[in-house]
Amino acid sequence: MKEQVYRFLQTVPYGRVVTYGQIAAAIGRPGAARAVGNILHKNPDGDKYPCYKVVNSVGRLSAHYAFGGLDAQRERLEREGITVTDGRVELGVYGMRDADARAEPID
DNA sequence: TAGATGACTCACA
DNA sequence: ATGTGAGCCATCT
Repeated sequence: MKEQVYRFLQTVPYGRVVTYGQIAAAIGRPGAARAVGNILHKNPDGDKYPCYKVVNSVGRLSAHYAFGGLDAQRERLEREGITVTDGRVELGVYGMRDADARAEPID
């Protein structure tokens, strides 16, 4: 199962973020948002998986980021062209809509 | 195998 | 808008 999550993270296009629930649904386990977060928590392989692109329902960044905290996460996001406002991102702009797996930022 | 845990989400006051 | 409560799920011990 974790593999599914990790794999999905790798499919997240540049300049785009996803919510836990979105991942859960994407791997075929809608409602397992909690489990998804738990998985990322136990396996903070941020060096391989863009877990920093994972935000909650309201686009809020994870406060328990395992690498450098909210700071590092925000840095990474902005590095992808994502504007982080008060530790949040505009899901309506950077959030993936269904199979909107394009490989470029919205601009 | 069973019980506890948590980077979640939704609903209500 | 903020705080509390309950539901849900995979992983860990």
